[in-house]
Amino acid sequence: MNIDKNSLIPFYLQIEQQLTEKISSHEIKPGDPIPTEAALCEIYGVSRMTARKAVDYLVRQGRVARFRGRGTFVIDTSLEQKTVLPLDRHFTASDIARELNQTLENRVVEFRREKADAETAALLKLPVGTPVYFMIRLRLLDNKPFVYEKSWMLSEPFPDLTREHLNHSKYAYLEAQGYTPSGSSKQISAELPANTVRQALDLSRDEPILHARSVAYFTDGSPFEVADIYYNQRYYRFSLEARC
Amino acid sequence: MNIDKNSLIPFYLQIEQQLTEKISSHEIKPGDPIPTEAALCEIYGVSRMTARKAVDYLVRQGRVARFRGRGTFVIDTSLEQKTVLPLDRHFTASDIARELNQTLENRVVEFRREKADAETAALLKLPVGTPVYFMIRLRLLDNKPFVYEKSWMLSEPFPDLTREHLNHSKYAYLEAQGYTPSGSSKQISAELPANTVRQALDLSRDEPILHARSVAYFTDGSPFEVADIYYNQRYYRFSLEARC
DNA sequence: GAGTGGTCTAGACCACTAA
DNA sequence: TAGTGGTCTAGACCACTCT
Repeated sequence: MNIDKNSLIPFYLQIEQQLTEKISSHEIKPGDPIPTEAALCEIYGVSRMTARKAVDYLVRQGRVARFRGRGTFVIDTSLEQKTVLPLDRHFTASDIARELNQTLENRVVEFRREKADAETAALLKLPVGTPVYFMIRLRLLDNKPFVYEKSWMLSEPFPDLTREHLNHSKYAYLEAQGYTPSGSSKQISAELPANTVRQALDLSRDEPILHARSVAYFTDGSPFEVADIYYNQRYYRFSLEARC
Repeated sequence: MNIDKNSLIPFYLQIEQQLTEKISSHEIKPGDPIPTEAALCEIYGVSRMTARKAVDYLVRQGRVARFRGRGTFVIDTSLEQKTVLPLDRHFTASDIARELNQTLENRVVEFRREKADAETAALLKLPVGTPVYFMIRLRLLDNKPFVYEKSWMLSEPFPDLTREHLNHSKYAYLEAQGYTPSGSSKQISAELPANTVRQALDLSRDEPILHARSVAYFTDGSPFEVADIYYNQRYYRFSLEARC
């Protein structure tokens, strides 16, 4: 219930630890408020900026949520009912929407041709500077954004790709052209997103999200698309099946 | 090069945006320092706390790294040579270590029996209160921690599990008992870890990490282990294969 | 010694919420 | 209207790095 002002550990960390302890031990229960910032200043004898910094870390860890004018409350994770989406299957527009009985929307944010940079070219096995499609799509289920996707795709055997195709289904277009996507390799990381991504996915400034660097292949193993995919874990969970 | 003090957007966000722009456009190149905090105060006419807060977000986004006494530098991601580990396969001690020609260590942090709580019991299909093993392991490759793992495992057909087994290979022990693990379902999320996890994995206070909630099954489909697995993305990347 | 980032203070004004 | 969190200031002392 007190901090050691001679400790090498910063005040805000000591306060964070004590609040964490009280939350873990259910001394402060899910849904309950933690002490107000003014109260923390009193209790621990620190300034408000220091008290706030302690709470900042709890917010960023997803333990508490702040509400201006109301207070700061312990998050009740048991109440979270999130839809589970598979990371190891491609989201085929119609499939998922039909299964969940929800509307699906693909919002094309950007769509143009550009020349492949070194990294993209290497992944797509093209010479640097080859024209490719560049597109950004925001995908929504029931008007809630679940994926923000920046993608570079071959333009060579697909000269007539349009925004219309992207609004509907990119993979359906490829199939119609006689090319069958078979899968992708993804590298997954946890990141605090840049502001453009954060705003598109309607997230707070403190929510880390899942990011996948994806390289998609046709059935013959040749790569046709490189993408940066950002997954919104506010409304969804993402799953995968692992083997031994 | 200036901020709008009448804007509704906080000063620190405006500054962050401008620095982001300069980094993206390579006006400030990877490896180069961004302006010092004192300089930012001058340039934008703000106090140091405000300037710092702008830089805080860049740090948390992994765009820059601060070094006390030296400065704050744009991170050069192209220099990152990280080992790729598969998320969709179980890390079998010997396999990975052998393949990479690195040493593997399993450090048992905690090991005891406890009674299954409601959630664990449900996932393991046991009555609440059934005794289970609880263990925390830190796993290191070449002395660098790559996984922190909290696990609850059946104790019923395995009465004689010891710390020794955990130091060596948990799955080898199960196999020796005639039970073959076949795979697991995982739910993946991005999180800022709690301090215990952060310290064990030797991470900064601002690095989000990958977290998996895993339920592992035997070949007959019965669950034998629930685990919270935290993946260190400082030295490693994590990959998976997706199908269409 | 000069310059860097890390922490901290004691105020302030504001927007929002609830009684 | 009182209380909450959101932002901001203008200082301060410190540990560390580089020269």
